[in-house]
Amino acid sequence: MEYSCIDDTTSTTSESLSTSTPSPKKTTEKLSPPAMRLYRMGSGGSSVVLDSDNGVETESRKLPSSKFKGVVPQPNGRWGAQIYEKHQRVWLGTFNEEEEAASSYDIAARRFRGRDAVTNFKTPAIDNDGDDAESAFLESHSKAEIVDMLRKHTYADELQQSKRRFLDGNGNGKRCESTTIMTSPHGNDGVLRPREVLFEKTVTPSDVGKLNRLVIPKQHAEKHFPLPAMTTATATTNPSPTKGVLINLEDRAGKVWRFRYSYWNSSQSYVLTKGWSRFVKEKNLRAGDAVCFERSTGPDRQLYIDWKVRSGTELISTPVQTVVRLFGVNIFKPNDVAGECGGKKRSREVDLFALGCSKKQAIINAL
DNA sequence: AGTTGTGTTGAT
DNA sequence: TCAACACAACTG
Repeated sequence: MEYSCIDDTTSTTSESLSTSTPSPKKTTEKLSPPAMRLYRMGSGGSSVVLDSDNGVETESRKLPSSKFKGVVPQPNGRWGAQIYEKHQRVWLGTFNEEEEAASSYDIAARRFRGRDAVTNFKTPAIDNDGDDAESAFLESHSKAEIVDMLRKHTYADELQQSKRRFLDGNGNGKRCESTTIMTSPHGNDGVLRPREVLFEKTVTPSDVGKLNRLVIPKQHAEKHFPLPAMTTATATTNPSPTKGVLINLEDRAGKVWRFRYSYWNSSQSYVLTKGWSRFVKEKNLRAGDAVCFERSTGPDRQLYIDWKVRSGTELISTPVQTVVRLFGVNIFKPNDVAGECGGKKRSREVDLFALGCSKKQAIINAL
């Protein structure tokens, strides 16, 4: 595969992926456990709560707390799951059922903190042969992978498949071990891997504006980043109207950027959406600058992203920041000519970059 | 326009 | 570490 192809991480999509979950019907679809008699209506910061005992409507701006650890209410009546590590929150996704969120937390807790982690529900029993299949499964995947599965609601499936593969493998005498370790093969060795330039795009004002997306020129998109063919009916008319995939690209500093890549029917264009605005912000991309897509010529086929700043009529690749690690802290000298009001902001962000980037990215990298 | 999940902060 | 709250970023 040319690029890491991971399905959507948003729960709305995940529902459609999971085998049987019905699509979320706002907030009134179900009456949860008897203990939870209030259900939320509407969305936004404040909400109306219906007391089902007497039908009296009361204004409340408070979201209902969850009785489960790691579970937080969402404004639309769904539930989020999160776990903390290294003073950072790791988001585990959103769920229709509070219990589902709670058990997602449990899974993450076991992966992050071991089998003895405090959880909402009891830890599954150890197999009769003494082998704990689920623990093995958890251990054979990175934290990031487990989090991905939780967010995509595919954990149960993957666990099941893994068990099946394990059994098959044993039957054939070959051990089926850890699946893809989500490697970012930029071994921080400073070695520049051989790579080819796929294409370069000079970014437009809208590429760096409020739309939070980068349009990938069609010819390049179809040549280098073909979206998986769609499975349902309308496949004839549209190039590839999928929900999109997540692609990982590494920048010259070795930082891995994850973008959603999809096809927008409305504009008939291929776009990078989620994650793109962060890239624009961190690199301080301006209209006229260029982004360059590259790929390793080695077997890993790692994708890379690079950027060039427009200087007059020329595009210049800014030198890699010299980062010096001193007492465990990255020190470095900003190399930009920010100019006007953007200047101050930019150097602040560059500092963040030097220190290990945006908080979220720091989490992902730490996993 | 509706929803996710991040930024932030105060508590434990 | 943790959850509450607000709301920017996302989605298509």
